[in-house]
Amino acid sequence: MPSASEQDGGLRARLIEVGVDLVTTEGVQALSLREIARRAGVSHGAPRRYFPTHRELLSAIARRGFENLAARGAAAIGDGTASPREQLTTLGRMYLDFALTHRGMHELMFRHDLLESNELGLRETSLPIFALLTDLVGRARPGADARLVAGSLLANLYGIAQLWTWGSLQLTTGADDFAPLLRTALDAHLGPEG
Amino acid sequence: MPSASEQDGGLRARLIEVGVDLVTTEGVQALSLREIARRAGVSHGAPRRYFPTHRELLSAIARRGFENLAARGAAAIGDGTASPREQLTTLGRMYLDFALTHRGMHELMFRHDLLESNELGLRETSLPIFALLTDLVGRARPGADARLVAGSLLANLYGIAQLWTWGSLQLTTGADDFAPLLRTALDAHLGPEG
DNA sequence: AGATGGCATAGACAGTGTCTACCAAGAAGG
DNA sequence: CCTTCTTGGTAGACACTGTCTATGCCATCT
Repeated sequence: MPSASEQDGGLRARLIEVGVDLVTTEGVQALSLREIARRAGVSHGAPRRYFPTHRELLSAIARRGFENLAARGAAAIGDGTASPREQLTTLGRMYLDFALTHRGMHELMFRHDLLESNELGLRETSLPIFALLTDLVGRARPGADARLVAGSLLANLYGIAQLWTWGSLQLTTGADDFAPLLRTALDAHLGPEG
Repeated sequence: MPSASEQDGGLRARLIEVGVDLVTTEGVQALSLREIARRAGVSHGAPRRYFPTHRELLSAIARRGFENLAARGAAAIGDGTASPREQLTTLGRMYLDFALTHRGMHELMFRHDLLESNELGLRETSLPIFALLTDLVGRARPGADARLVAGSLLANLYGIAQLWTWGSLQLTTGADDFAPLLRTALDAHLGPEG
C-alpha cells in the first residue's frame, strides 16, 4: 500500500517526489533513471511514458527546487514592509542557507546541461525573482543602473554559495559562517549600511 | 609514428593532452575514460597505470586548465606597474574571457565532485591567486578587510562567468558583452572609478 | 640464459540511458 | 456481448560507461 503522500496522483508525481527525496538524502549522483524507477516501485522503462528522456526528469526535479526556493523567498520577505536593504539581507541569507542545507538540490538546479537546454524553464522561473531583485536594488540605490547592480549582486550571491560549499572561502577569509561575507557583498552593491 | 607534440613523454602526458583537446573541442561530456584512451591510441585499461581512477585523470586535465589560467593571469598583469584597480580590471576581463572561450574547460575546472575531493589540489592551486587578489584589493581599498572583499569579489567574478555562460545575464541586463557587468562588480567592491 | 619488472592488452562485470516488442486492463462503439 | 483501440506498464536488448583481473610482451638486470 502506497504511503499517504503518494497515494493519489499518478506515477509522474511520484517519480518527481522520489527524485527530490533522493537528491536531498543521497546527492546528485544517485539520481539515475533506473534508481528513481526502482524506488518508485516501477520498472526502468516506466518513466519514459512521462519523461521522454532522463534529463527531462531531472529538469522536473530541479524545477521543484526552484519552486521551493521561490516559496521560501516569498515567506522570507513577508509583507514587504521592511526596508529594501533589510529585505535583500533576508533574501541573501535565506538563499545561502538553502544552498548549504540542500547542497544536492542546489547543485542539480544549476547544472549546465540542464540550464542550457530549454527543458527547464529557467527563463520563466528566474525572471520574476530577478525582477524583484532589480526592484529592491533600485529602491535601495536610486540613481544606479538597477539591472546591472542586481545582476552583479545575484552573481555575487551565487558565487558565494558555490565557493562556500567547497570550502574555498572558509580557508581564505578565515570565517566559519557566511554572514560577514554576505554583508560584504551587500555593502559593496548597496553602499555601506547606515 | 607519433606526431611531434606527443613523440616524447610517456602515455601519461599524452592522455592529459588528449583530454585537454577533447574538452575544448567536444565539451565536458566527451571526457569518458574510454574515449580518451581511444584517441590516445591505447586500450581502455592503459590509463589505469597512471590514473587509478577516472576522476584522477579528469583532475589532471582540470589542473592544466588552472595552470593555463594562471599563466594568462601572469601575462595579463605584466610587470605589475599598473594601478591595482587597472590590474584587477585586466585580470577580471582575462578571467571572463577565458571562461567564455573555454567553456568546457571552465566547467570541468569547477565541478563539485572534483573540487570537493582532494585529488585536484585546489588549495595549492587557488591560494596564490587569492593572495594576489587580496593584495591588490588591499592596495586599492586600504582600510577595508581585504580578505573579505577579495573573497566576495572572486565569488562575484565566478558568478558572472557562470550566469553569463547560460545567458541569464544577457536577458536580464540587456547587455551583449560583459564589460558593463564587470565594471559594476569592480565599482562595487573597489569604489567607483576615478 | 633465466628471472624480474614495467606496461599495455583484452575480457569480464555491474551499471547506465535509450529503444522496441509485448501485454494487461479498461473504454468505446457496433 | 463481442470486438477494437488506447493507455500505462513490463521485460529484454543494445551500446555504452568505469573498474577489476588475468594475461602477455619486451626490455633490463643477475
